[in-house]
Amino acid sequence: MARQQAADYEQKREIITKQAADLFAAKGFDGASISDIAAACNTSKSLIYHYYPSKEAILFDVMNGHIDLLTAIVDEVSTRNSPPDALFRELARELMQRYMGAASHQKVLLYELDNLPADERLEIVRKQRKIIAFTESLLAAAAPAPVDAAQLRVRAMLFFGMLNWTHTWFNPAGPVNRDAIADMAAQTTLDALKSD
Amino acid sequence: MARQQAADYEQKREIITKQAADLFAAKGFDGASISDIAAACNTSKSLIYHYYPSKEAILFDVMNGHIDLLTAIVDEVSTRNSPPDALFRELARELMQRYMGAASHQKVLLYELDNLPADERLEIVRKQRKIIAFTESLLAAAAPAPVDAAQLRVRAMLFFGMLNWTHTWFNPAGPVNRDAIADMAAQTTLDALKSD
DNA sequence: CCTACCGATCGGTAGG
DNA sequence: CCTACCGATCGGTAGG
Repeated sequence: MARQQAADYEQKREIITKQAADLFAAKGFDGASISDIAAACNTSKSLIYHYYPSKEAILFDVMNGHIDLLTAIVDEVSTRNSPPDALFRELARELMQRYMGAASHQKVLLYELDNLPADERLEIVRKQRKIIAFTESLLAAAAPAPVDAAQLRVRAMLFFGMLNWTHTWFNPAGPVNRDAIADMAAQTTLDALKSD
Repeated sequence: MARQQAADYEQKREIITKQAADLFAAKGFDGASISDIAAACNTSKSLIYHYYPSKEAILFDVMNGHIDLLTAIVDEVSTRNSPPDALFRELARELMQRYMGAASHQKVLLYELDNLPADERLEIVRKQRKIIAFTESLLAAAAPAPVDAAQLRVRAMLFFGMLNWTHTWFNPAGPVNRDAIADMAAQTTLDALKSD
């Protein structure tokens, strides 16, 4: 039955995407081969090419699936009824939670964008910009006095620097937990706005 | 004359290292080939192997030369007679200046460590740890009250997150200059210590 | 007898 | 879903 096969098809694609995400994160897009991915999936290289037309197409799926989850977080948080500073702290926690829950996807999203064809790269970049724009709007609303756009951009990027760098050092089993890190990054950003 | 040739030798090695840094930063270690490096130097692949025994050896030189400049900054700043909070702000400015002045080297240092053989990787990591340890010691001295080691580590890593992420977004020709970014990263870190 | 350096090619492996 | 392959290019080395 066609429907049965389609369901199986999507399931197998997801296995490939997950294994590819782990390998791209561990060895880089150039360092991880299609053969590596096939081996991780206990299958052949040709089978991979049955599900994906190219190595880049796998990379796009890894990135796009992940950033869609991040934009979904933004959309959901934006519907909540809280003051902007509380929303900003909540956004930081939600993002950190998703970063940790999909560490390989997150690392690939951060570092392998250049390996994507121009049109697909633009699609990802547009979604990234949406997340940044929402972050800036929360910061603008939370600031005690109007902040100019350039200053707002810098504050937002320093905030994302704190969050995006955590994958290099943060240990979930360590003495400071995920939410505490998110709170620290969010609160220092909010406090800084008061002195701008 | 042997001395004359030795001088030329070092000069040519530096050209190779610089071109390699740019290519590794632009295409990644795996994505940039020895042939690419040779072409950028207007020479042959064999010539590259006359100066370096392997691709990894070039990578090590790129990283090691750069981190030696960073540790030199730490050593120099540590001799200055200023209160710890001022020293911390000065360190942030000096590091940002060096990041911008050697952007390719800095990017390679941040992202290509895994491509180094274990012993050479450890040598770089040891120097990184020295920079982090000095940063933490300044923060500890600048804090109004004793801060526990775990909290200090998190503050230091959030600080380096802000600094290390700048290469993805900071525009030197933009409305906010390099020193201002360094000051913002340093001051928010110092202010955060007061509320810990 | 050395160094500096070339054009050509090695054995293997990449994506497809 | 596999084996058998391709054009090209990889990091590295040969003779001179």
